[in-house]
Amino acid sequence: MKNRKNAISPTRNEDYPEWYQEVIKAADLAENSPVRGCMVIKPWGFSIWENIKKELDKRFKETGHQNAYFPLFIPKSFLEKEAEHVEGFAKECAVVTHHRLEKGKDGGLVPAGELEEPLVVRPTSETIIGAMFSKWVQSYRDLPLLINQWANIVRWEMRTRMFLRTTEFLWQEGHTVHATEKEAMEETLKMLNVYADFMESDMAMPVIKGRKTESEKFPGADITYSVEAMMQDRKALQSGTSHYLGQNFAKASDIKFLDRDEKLKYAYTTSWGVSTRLVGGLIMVHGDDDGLVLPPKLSPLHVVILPVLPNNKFKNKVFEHCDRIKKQLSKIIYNNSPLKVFVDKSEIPGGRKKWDWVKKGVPIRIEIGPKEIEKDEVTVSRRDTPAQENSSLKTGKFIKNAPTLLTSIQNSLYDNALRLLKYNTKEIKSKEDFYDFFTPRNIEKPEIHGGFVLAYFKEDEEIEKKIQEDLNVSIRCIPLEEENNKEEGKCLFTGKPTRQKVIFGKAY
RNA sequence: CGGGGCGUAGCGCAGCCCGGUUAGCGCGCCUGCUUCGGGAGCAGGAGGUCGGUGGUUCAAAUCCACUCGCCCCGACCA
Repeated sequence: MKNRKNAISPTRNEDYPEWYQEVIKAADLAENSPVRGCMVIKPWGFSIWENIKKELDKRFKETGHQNAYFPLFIPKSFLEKEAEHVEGFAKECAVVTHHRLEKGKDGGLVPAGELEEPLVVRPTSETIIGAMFSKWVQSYRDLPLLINQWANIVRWEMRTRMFLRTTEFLWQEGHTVHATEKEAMEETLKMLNVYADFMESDMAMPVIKGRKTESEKFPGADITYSVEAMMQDRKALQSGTSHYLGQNFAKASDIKFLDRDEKLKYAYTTSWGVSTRLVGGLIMVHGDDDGLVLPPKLSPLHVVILPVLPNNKFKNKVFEHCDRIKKQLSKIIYNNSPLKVFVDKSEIPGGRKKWDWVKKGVPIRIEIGPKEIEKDEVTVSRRDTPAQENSSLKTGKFIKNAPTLLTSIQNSLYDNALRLLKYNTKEIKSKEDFYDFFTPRNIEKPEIHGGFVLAYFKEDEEIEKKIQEDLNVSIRCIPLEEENNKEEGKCLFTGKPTRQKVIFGKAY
């Protein structure tokens, strides 16, 4: 415990999954609940989600979408309407069959009042929203219909991991209806870009935009696009998806409109979503061996002020000074709103107090004690440099430059993440190199290895299955960037000519 | 759901193989004193139906059976 070099044990290199769990605990983001597979998101974790929500919501509104809310329960028959959709979700649905509890023989409560038709707790809302949309859409004048909902959903997962995959999770689902295929496609790609822009500029998380293969796409979609990010263990995190649903759900839910040409037509729909999984992404992209590292644009706090009290008689003086600085900082605008500042006056030893905030990932810590007051300085530490490092700045200068400092932290986080992605993305041309790349040297206790492979690949479900079995590697996406690149190459497995380059990787 | 690991104080663990006094240790928590640019030191203290149920036994944290939960890997998925 003494002489400990870093706050989180094990380190990322020692045991990445365990490190992830420990960061969540150390930063007090969330904890497991009495309900299997469900987590409790604690205030620090939830305020990160609130910030994500706020930024995305702004972008959704800017692109013309409106929020609405649809029921948690979906009649079972609704889910049955779209064949592929049923097949995709049937295995993981929570089903409500009763609406009352009665006293049982042994004093416990037993379900009673069986429902005529079971209700499914939404695993996603295409079907119930579709049912409403079919009423709302009558004419081409009603289109496009651009709706979003912020909600919780339930998918009964076998194996759960906090933030990355829990039985219940929070998300946002956009659902839109369009008159033409072209408009629906544009919407699908527009929202994919909104996600990518948010992730890069606010989360400081570079992503690869791409199209999913047949085997990876959303049940019921014609085309699924996703944004894929690389975590520090070099595994891929599908961070958001945007689906072009064609007329599949319009037909299933009877969404028809009378067009200008007086003909009754099925509409084209899209859906797109991101979830609390993004918080997991944030942890795994930026976290270090001292805990969470938050990008300033999404951090619940920008600056935490740590009063230093060498002696209790300085207490009032130091606290007052800290409050004054907080007040001044709070007038400074960063990212279109006032800086969020907190003075930690809690009665815990100074060293521990500092480490608590390091673990929580606050971008800037400043220490203020009698010495700083006398010299009109502050001692500044930034979270993207080692916890021991700090520098002294004149108070006025620090306050004035705080937004610049935050921008610099935001940028350095992005740069580091981009370097990770670039450095661990390899172009590979042969099957042998491919297998070598994805095989750890230590099979017993695999070290962090692999990454993304960019290679020519001719779509083939058999081969996809094989590499999934052999290496646990799948096709993350077909990058949009590469789609325009019309140079022909040879498939790395079959040697067949193809113009399609794909990204392979292990995935969360 | 398959394979592996683990459930003993809030957290991390020892004890279990070879059953036997009041079940320990570190961190945290509470109180006091001392410290005070620091993940404090000393002293005292609170806190456990040893995951649960049943069995074997004079005696079970320890042996047996069943069960529940958690973590990792796999299948599946945002």
